[in-house]
Amino acid sequence: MQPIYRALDRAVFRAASTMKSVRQITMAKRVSHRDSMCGVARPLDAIGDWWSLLIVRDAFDGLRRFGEFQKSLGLAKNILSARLRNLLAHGIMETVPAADGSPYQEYVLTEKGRGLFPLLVALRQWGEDFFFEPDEAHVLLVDRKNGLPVRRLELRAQDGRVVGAEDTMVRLPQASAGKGIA
Amino acid sequence: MQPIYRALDRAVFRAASTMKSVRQITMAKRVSHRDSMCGVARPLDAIGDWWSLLIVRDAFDGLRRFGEFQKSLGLAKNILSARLRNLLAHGIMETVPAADGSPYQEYVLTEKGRGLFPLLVALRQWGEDFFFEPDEAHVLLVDRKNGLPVRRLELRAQDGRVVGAEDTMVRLPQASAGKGIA
DNA sequence: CACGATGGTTTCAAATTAAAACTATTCGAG
DNA sequence: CTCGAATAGTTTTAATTTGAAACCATCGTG
Repeated sequence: MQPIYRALDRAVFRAASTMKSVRQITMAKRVSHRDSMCGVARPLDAIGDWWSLLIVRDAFDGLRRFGEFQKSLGLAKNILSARLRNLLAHGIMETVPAADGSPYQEYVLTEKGRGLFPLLVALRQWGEDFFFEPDEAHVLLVDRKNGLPVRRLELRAQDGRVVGAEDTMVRLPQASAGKGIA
Repeated sequence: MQPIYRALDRAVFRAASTMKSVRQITMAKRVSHRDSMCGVARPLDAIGDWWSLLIVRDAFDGLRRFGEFQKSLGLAKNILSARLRNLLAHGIMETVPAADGSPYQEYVLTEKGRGLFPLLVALRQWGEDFFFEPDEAHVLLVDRKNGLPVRRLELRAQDGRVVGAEDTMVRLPQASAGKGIA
């Protein structure tokens, strides 16, 4: 997933031990690649990996501290450290000085990070559809106001029709057209 | 992301050279883990990684053949092979004997795979919001019927209100409750 | 029947990940 | 003031995964 890295000067690469450093260094060289990346690949690249998405989910659940994330996810501290650094570098999370009186920083979602909510809901709904036995209990996303489950995500056209993949196509930037959802 | 693997008998693990084999072998042992996996982690585990999601996107775009995916994504053939195998194993894609007369099989999305459409749309819309300069051209997902861009995905409560992360919470299976979207 | 196209698998070096050990800071108790 | 526990990381090192290239197999064609 990171052909960019290979293109880097090895010496520079090795000098950069952390994910953050690598990303920062590659940023300049990456631009040309980014330009060629489609609207799906670019966000994926920013998120980083599955762990990051689970961190974001935990953040939506109100977790804020390094230790909370680590306990919740059960991942190695160095990995968590790298992932948080990446999320910070991409502006998906940010650190805030403190909340209670503790001397540590906390990690909270930025607006960009909160923008991932529909993605997580889509993931969850897909999971509910296909990864649980019909009788299997699972957590439910409910309306905080009345406790009722939320509806399914629906994609609607301008005229209000609910549309699926087969009803849509992609239009390339310069008046040319393609099909599908690329 | 795969603490399951570590728990495996190393000999068995090494005997399984391909992603598919590993997954099949782990499946039995994995069950207990799966049960503890939340509705977000479980789907993530099934998809596998970013490449897989890009393969699915390409499949929505109409690509069906090994070579087409490889050319489109530019990934190594062994990796593509492993990812396709994984997608097949998880029932996200399936092989069909042929379409034109060619003697090769084709890879197409199953219903489960097509269920990923909202996820990809969410990813794309997030990308549009935060990864493109305001003036930067990007592909647009449009209604096939009239060429107009589709609306944004919206999560609605039973009463029709559009709700965000802050308006929702998760309800755990057994009448207990938590907050957030876990 | 040689040959190119397609669809993979194997091999092996390089990169990444994970676990554990280690460091550093703060806070509270004695 | 000092010891020790808690928090938040970093470093080290081995195991695992990845990716590029080479290799292999099958089909259709000239």
